[in-house]
Amino acid sequence: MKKKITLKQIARELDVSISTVSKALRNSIEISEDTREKVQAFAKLYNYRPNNIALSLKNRKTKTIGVIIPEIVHHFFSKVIRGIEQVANKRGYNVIVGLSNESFDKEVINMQMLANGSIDGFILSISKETLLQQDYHHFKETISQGMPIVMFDRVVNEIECDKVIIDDLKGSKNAVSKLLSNGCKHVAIITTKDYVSVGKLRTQGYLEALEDYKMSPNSNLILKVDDELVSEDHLISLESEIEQLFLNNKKIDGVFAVNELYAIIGMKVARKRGLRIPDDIQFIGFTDGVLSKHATPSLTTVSQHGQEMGEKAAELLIEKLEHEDQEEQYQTVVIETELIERNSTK
Amino acid sequence: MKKKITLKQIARELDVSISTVSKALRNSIEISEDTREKVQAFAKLYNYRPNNIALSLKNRKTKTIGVIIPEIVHHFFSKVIRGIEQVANKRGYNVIVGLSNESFDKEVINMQMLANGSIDGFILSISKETLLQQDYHHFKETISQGMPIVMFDRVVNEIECDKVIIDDLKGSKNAVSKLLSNGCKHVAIITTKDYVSVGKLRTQGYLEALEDYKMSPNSNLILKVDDELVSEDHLISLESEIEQLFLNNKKIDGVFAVNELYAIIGMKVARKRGLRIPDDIQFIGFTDGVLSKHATPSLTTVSQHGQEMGEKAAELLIEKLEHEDQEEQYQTVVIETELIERNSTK
DNA sequence: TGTCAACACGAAAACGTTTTCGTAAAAACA
DNA sequence: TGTTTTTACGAAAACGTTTTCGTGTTGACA
Repeated sequence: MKKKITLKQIARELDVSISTVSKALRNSIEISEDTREKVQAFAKLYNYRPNNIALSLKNRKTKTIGVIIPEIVHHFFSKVIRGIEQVANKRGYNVIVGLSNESFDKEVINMQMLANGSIDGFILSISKETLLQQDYHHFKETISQGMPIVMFDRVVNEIECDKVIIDDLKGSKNAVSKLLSNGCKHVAIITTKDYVSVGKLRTQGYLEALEDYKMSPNSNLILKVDDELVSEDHLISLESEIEQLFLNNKKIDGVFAVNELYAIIGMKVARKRGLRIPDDIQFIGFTDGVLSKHATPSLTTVSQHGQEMGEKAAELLIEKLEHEDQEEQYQTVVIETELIERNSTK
Repeated sequence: MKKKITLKQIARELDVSISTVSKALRNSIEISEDTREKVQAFAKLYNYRPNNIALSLKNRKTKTIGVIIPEIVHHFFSKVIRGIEQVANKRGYNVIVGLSNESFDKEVINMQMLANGSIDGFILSISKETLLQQDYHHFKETISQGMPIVMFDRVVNEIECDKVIIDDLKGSKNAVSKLLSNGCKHVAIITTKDYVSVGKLRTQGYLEALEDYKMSPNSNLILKVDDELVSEDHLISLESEIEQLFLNNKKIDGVFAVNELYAIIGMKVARKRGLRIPDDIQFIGFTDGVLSKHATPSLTTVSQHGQEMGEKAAELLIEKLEHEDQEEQYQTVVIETELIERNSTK
């Protein structure tokens, strides 16, 4: 087992100073060609690589990006990570992930763990609990310490930083309009409670689409699911809530759901009730994941372009990191959504 | 913007030495209670946290685990990451991820990036390309430099290190036996080419199950899909290959697939041919992801317990990291698979 | 009053780099 | 030969910690 070799060891071995070795390796003209070659050959032989930690300490840069997301077993978030990873690596950065598990405390702890010099900046999406409690002091503190943050998807106005979002309102309005223009007369929405910002916006898009079509909203057609429990029981209660929705509104002929899962479960319930998709009832979901693609029938859905969001977020962050001198100016990038038409709509 | 504060600054401010501050913060009895309180109050006021990088350099430990996986937009791998993250965090470690994208080069580069002091050890699953080329020098080098590696799922005998795997053979044998005991007479398998070790083992399990039931294998019933292209075209060619399988074997009444996707596509093809699931034909997949749970009909599947694999891998690695003195001894942990019965089987 | 512990603190080294500055020796020049 | 300029290298500081060792001051005791 040959341990990692250091400058000091090379220096001792070759009977020169550490400075000389360092300079020789970086091809400084200060060092004679003779010595340079000797040192480089030796370094190559022993597979020398500069110690990253020492470099980080010296440069006060880690070349590492901290990513905090609420959940990783989730198609959208993993796509975002892939996007972040891709541009980060291309630009010489590493990515270190923390999961908040939708918990405020874990979000805070994770950020503290990373903020102490381990990373140069954050990319994150806010946990549901944080959104609910509306306690954003940890973000503010981090930013005030000079560490840049880029938020994506679940963002919040109170914090001033770069943001990457989609136009949730427009995306859902488009989707609902599609249902209406396809002839649906009784369009229901399955959404989340309002404290999830994206849920709220998507609900609003639904309402605006109805208005455009001169239809008045019917509160019976709006199902706001409590999204706090993500466990198995949740699935069951979700299903029965949706059943209730159908029971109360026999004429539903279109459903817009604010995520894949709600849509899939919705289709399941509809099928159980003997409705044919898309002939009797049409469905559109949000977030283009595996479920949408491989459901039967495949689900028409609003794609959020998660990977693109990740790429953009990483670009924004790195840009900020590498031009710290620039005056503070935050941008909010809006990624276009796209309606991917499949077989759950006509 | 108040920048992060250091020991030196506290020392200057309070007019004591750096050593005193350091000791006071760690509650050393060397320092008078007076001074201790003063320093601690000041530190708290300015929200002092020791710089991680400096600690890493000093301790020659980063308390960080490097994870290299082929792909993150993948239910199994994200479950594993979640498992790793969970135990790592609990034990005070961070997790830094690298994606190989199934490419040999990216795997090597990613490992080099991390191996230079950024992390204490690796948890990884080998990329397909590496498996194909059978070039494992980067693993060997890393290990010989004293950096421990734990491999999971896609492992290889040539490398001596801790491993966490499932009993692919047993898992698939069980699954196929289930089909046979359910009365299937013509069980097909949709698997990968043999260079993917898990694919090979699962195929072998299929064969052994047949043998147990005194049935002779029929090479027409074995479809080995070339898994190299994961793109959209792949999906299409996959589907037509499976159609061909059904066309050549009209009597197929059971299908075992080595992953979710193959099973889902298989069901789709079967349905197109007018077969009823599970009455006319039964399906079992491998890997318990979202697709299995929410497909119609829901898919009976062999669960790999990805999260548990991640947890175990992290435990093994941390154990090794924290008892480096121990004599080298590698273990291979086998995680039990579980057949989750749903509606695609009788 | 002189000696010795106990106490409270500081100096310095170490982790592995990079970089600035200083300098001896060699080369160039007058 | 005497002076200046290169050339080629080394010493040391810095990044932020922790820790070992040394030391001045105080109080107790004979």
